This record gives sequence, structure tokens and C-alpha cells, in this order.
Amino acid sequence: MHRVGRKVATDKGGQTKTRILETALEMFQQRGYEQTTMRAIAEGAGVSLGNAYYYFHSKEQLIQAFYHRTHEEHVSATHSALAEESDLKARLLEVLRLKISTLEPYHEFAGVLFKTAADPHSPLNPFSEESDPVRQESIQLFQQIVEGSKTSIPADLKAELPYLLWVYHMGIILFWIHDSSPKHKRTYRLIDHTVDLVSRLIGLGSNPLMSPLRKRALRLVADVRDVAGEDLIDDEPEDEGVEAAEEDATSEPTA
Amino acid sequence: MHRVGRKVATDKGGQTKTRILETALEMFQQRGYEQTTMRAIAEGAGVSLGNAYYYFHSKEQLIQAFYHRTHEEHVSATHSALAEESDLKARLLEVLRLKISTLEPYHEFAGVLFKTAADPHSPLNPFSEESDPVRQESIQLFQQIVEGSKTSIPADLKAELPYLLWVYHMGIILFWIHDSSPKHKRTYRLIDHTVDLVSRLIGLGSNPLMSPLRKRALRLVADVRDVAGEDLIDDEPEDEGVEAAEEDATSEPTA
DNA sequence: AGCCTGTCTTGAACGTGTTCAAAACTCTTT
DNA sequence: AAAGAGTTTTGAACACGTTCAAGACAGGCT
Repeated sequence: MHRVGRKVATDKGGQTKTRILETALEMFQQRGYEQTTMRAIAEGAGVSLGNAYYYFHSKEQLIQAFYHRTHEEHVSATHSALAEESDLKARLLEVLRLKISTLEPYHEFAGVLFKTAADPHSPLNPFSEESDPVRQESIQLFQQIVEGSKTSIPADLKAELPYLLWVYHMGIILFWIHDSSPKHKRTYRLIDHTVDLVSRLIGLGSNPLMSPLRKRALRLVADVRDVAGEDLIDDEPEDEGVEAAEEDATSEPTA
Repeated sequence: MHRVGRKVATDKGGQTKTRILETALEMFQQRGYEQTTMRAIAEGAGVSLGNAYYYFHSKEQLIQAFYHRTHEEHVSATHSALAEESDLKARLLEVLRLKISTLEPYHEFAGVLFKTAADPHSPLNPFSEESDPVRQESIQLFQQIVEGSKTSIPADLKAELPYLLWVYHMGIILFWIHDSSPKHKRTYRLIDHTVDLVSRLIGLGSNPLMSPLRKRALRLVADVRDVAGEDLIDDEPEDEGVEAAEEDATSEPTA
């Protein structure tokens, strides 16, 4: 409990752990996720089946480890570009492109990434409280993109932007997974077009005239961000939930 | 091969099939998806394990059957409202609310619905060619909403709108799955707010002044809609895919 | 040296989704 | 009736993810 550095000298455990992960990723890359069995991974890494489970509580956890690792690769690949460029649009563009090229070797396998990300209990899920470190870290990168840029953005939007961009980037990845065009041209094109669109939207949203609309939209986003959270009861509990719509502040009919 | 009506008289097969589905849904509702075993379903339906697989090739297929069934319930629940109301916003609002209330009994279990929907090979996946009848039918409902409304909408937008609304409605469901507020108040509130937003956007997009922006956006949507499709090669194959961005027609800088 | 308390490793077992060859059934035709 | 051609049903077997009790392997302590 008190003594810390004991295994630190050799770190046998850590070594086996990475050996297992390494083997797993390699096999995932070649045979795909479903085709790769835990037994095969264990054998490939030269350990027993039970031992693999000692380090990774489930097969799914290997995916998270994968996501974490590629995330770190991405961050370091992104480092120099973020240091030089200060234009928000250019930063975003570069970061997204690098994300795709980082994931490149795993295109075949990456499908499962989303199958698990959509799972309500997965930490990669866009909703539910963002307690998980993986997601936090991932969102932080987009915070850096925003913070480090010269573009001036209203405080409220600036606060929500990292999360929004993260969701956007997840969408790009989802597209890429299905993109079977040569060299994933369509994905890169989509990035070009949407980054342009997004940066325009940010510009628009920063316009003082847009303030009321922006505030309205941001309230919505904040509301959506963590559904799993508290059970806010700001209304009388007597309510069918299916017939209270025609009252609303801050709204004037348009259509 | 030539004779058609043989089993039609008794339809023994069909009966067992629905019996199995019925049992499955009931069990899913009570014990959840993972907790419910195929063996339990078979036993509950009074058939052998192998027989259950004769009618449903996989456990996942039961989810699709579930989706299909609730979709039909939803359609019929929606029928009268769509006949009476002609305002687009009101139509959309009602249809979404009814969707949630139709799914209501399956809130606990519905999580897996999305776990599979995100799977690249699932027919519920928003991308990949929409060859599947389930999704087609589902989108058709939104087409009815649009077609049957008095609101005037530009043709190009009108064409893409059903798909867009379908994706939007999937988002609402995803939110609802995570919504643990009493009576799913937050979901109904989200519907109110977003429907308002969406209908305004449609109004905006129908404004002649917005034509260029709308066209641009719609091109993007059409491009996204079916990624799995053709491998369009409209460029020279010599390209790294990571450095062609600063050329673009139909765009004037804004920010 | 011998214990002791942790970490690490093993192999067998369990439960579950899925497959399949063979049996049972049903209706039509001879 | 009997034979034949579907269709439906069965039960056993397989593969895989996961669990767990037990053992092996470290140090550090007396």
C-alpha cells in the first residue's frame, strides 16, 4: 500500500499487457474483429487465455485500448501543425485529415468501433455523462484547437465548441468507415466541404446579430450533452408528456 | 414451386414464427436483450432451440423484427393525425411524439437497437445503400409528412427532406434511449424545441435568397447519403488525398 | 533460511449463439 | 393407401467469450 516502486524495476506485468494489446491490434487489422478470437490473441502473445483476461476484462476493452492508442498517435501527429498554424479553419482541417490518416491501417476493422460507441454503456457514446477519461481526452484536443486559434469567438459558444467539434469529428469517422472510394477520397472531400461549412457557421454565430439564435441553440446543445444526468423536475409532476407544446418563450413564428 | 396455396390454409409456420417473436419481445421487455437467451425464448415459445433459428437466422434478426413491428404500430397510430393536420410543423411534432410513445414499453431494451443500427452492416445504418425495405418504409413515412403538408418547399429540398427528417428522428430516439428523466420529459421537450428549430430552418431554406447556400448544403447531403455506393473517380488517380482543399466553386467567403 | 503478501499465470469449466444432419410432419399425387 | 416432395422440428455438437479456484512467482520481513 505504502511502498510504490516494487514492480517498477522490471514491470513484467506492463510488458505482457502491451504484448497482448500489440498482438490483438495486429490480428484485428488482418482478420477483423469478429474473426479474431481471444484464444488466438492469447496464443499469439504467448500467454494463457485466462491471462489475457487478467489484463483486459473483456474483448471490448481491447477496442477502447485501441481507441486510446490511436488517439495518442493522433495527438502527437497533430502537435507540430497546431504549433504553427493559428487560423481556426486551417487547424481544424489539418487535425481531421490527420485523424483519418492515423486510423488508415484499421479501416476494415474500425466498423466495430462504432458498434460499441453507439452502445449506451460505452464511454465513447456522445451522450451520457462524460465521466470517462478517453472521451475527455479526445474532447480536450478540440479545445486546444479552439483555444490556440486567433479567431475571436463569443465565450458561450467557445465553451460548447470543443464538444460540438468532437461530435462532428465522430460523424466524419462514421462516414469514413463506410467510405470505400479509392484512398478514401470522398472522406477527404467531405472534410474539406464540411470544415468550410463549419467555420462559416462559427463566423455567423459570432456575429452579434445572431446572439439570440445562438443562445437558443446553445441551450439546446447543453441540454442534449448529458441526458443521463440529473432528473430535473422543474414542472408539476402531473403531466401526460404528450400535450404541452404550444407554450414557449423566446420564439416568434417564422414559417 | 408452381402450387402456391398449400400452407396458406393453416399457416402453421407463420403461427410459430409470430409465437416466437411474441415471446422474444416480451422477454426482451422484461429481462433485457443480453439477459434473454435464445434457449429461453425457444422454451417460452414451446419450440426447440433449432426451430427458433429456423425462423430467425440470428438473435439480432429479432431486433429487426422488433423494429419493423413497432414501425407498423407507429404508422397506424399516426394515420388519423396525418389525415387531419396539414401544417408541416404540427405533423412532424405529432409523428415524433407518437414514435416515442410507441416505443415507450421498450425503453430499457431499446439500447441495443442503436448498438446494431451503428453497425455498418445493419440495414438501419444511416449510411450504406438504402436497399433495405425496413429503412425504406421508415423513410417513406416522413415523405408522407412532407408530401401531405400545405407548406411550399423547393423541389430539391423536398426531395432530400424525408431522408433528413428520418436521420433527425433517429437522433431523437438515440436521445430518448439515454433519457432517464421521469416520463421522458426531456425527450418531449427536446422534440418541441428541435421541431420548432427544424421547421424554421425549412422556412429559411425555402427563401429564394438562400438558394445558393441550400444548393450547396443539399449537394453535401446527397454525397453523404450513400457512401457505400459507387467509387466515383472524377479526379486524376495521382493524388495523396491530403493536399487538395483550396479550390472550390459556388462559394464566397463569409467569415 | 523460511514465511508472507502481494502480483501474475494457468487450465478447466460454464453459458450462450449458431450450425447441421437427421427425423417428423403435411399435403399432393399416384 | 402408399410414395414422394416439401416444410417444419429436433437434439446434439461446436466455437467462442468469460469466470474462477488454484497454483507459480516474485519481493520484503523476521
